[in-house]
Amino acid sequence: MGTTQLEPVPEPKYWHLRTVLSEALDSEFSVGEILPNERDLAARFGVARATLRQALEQLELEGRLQRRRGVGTTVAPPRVGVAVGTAQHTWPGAADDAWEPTDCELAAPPAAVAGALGTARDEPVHTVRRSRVTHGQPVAAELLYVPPSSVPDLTAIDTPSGTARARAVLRELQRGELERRDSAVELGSVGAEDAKELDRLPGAPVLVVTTRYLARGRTAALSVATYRADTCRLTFGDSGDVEIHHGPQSRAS
Amino acid sequence: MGTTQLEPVPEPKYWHLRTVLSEALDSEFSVGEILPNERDLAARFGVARATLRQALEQLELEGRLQRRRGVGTTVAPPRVGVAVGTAQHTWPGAADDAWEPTDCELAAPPAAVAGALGTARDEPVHTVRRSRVTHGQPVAAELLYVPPSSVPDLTAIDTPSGTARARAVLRELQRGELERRDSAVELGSVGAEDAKELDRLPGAPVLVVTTRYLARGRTAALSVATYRADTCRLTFGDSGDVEIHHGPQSRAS
DNA sequence: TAGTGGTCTAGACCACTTT
DNA sequence: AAGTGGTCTAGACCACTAC
Repeated sequence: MGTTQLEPVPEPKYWHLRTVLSEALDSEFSVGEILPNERDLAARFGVARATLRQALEQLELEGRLQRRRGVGTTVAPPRVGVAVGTAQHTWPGAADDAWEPTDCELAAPPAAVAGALGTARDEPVHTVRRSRVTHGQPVAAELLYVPPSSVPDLTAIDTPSGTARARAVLRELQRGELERRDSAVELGSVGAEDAKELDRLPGAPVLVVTTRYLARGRTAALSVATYRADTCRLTFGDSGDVEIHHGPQSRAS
Repeated sequence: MGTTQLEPVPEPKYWHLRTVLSEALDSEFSVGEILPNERDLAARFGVARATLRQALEQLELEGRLQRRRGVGTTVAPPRVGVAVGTAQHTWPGAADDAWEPTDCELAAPPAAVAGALGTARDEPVHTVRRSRVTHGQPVAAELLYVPPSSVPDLTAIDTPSGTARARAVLRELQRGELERRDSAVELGSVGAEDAKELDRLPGAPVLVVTTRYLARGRTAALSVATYRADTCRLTFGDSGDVEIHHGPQSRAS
């Protein structure tokens, strides 16, 4: 990364800088390596620190960099492929489940969730909180809404709220013979609570996966899962992994 | 009493501002309405314009706002659900296809694509460019890589490169009886060319959908599609639509 | 031409981690 | 204490759109 000057180009400085840095990452850095600090980098390229940061933000968004306050900026490993597949029997609570239930409570869900579940607006539902860990790193946080009618045989309140009750709800839900599910993915930003769990700052980009589980034609449960967008690649296929794409697309010349 | 840390840190201004604006959008604005300009808004809230812009960026990322240079900031409509489903027979070129082929050329693909296709590094493949339009607005741009071996009966170069050839490649590809496909979704930023096509500025966030089409156990084609992250919600289910989620998640209390 | 959002600067201070 | 990235400021100018 010996380049010291940016030749004048019609494109924005931060975008050109992004490209230059991206190429430097490919050729001169390896995964985990620490970059020079922002003040030095900005000086080296002759731009203000804010401009340099704009370029770094792009690269972080693309999963190329990882920035940690008080530590520094490192070259990120390739994104982890996390299966959100449709065909496998990965119903909530299944044996090969990658999710770890952490909590459960009975509470009225947000209005939008109640609408999708078909429950009354203030009818309480089981709200199971789960977290997903891959390679020792938290990658997703989920809220799973289960109407009591979907788990009719759930033993009463003798099980305390908390992890134990979460497992009980999942166990009963799985007895209900779920038939199908459909999901949607969209971009979001992480809220304060999830941010802590995912070890990110508030506002960090996340992929929000909303999944509706169907049983006997009814919506048996609804899940809203937020995945770290910087480290995750969501795979939907029946089979293996696709690992393509690196940075912004460019037209084949 | 000693120092307590019940309020350890004040929320960042831009984050608080985001929340305030978000609530204002819910209660005081309707879709399409124009917000006051950034300088006025910043003055009204007593912050620098850059801070105000940080809040607006968050809201735009969440699909709540739409900003257009020279025009203003407007309240965005709910995101469009675009089907990227796995079960339907939406192979490239199918009748109900939402894609419009725009161009085609024979060129060596990027190294990563060649690797996934199993072609030699500099072996040229058919590169079909398509665009997807919904409600009159462009939502996605795609590059579809088709090795010549997947379309053996394609008539020679008598068809000119361009739209006509693109259609020819798709037609032949569909004769190959595609069996399966698997996809991956990740966050990316739009490159200069796609930015123009999607009517966004370079660096705007996109959802990159990489799809591998399989036929007779081989990878018959590979598609890299970039969807506007601000306006799109990708639906993967077999059936209907799920419309949940609004803004960052908050723990159910 | 006037008004909008987009880019850029040169600072300052804060929160956090490591030494 | 030193060093890092995160936040914030108060300006300036540019690119684009509409009138």
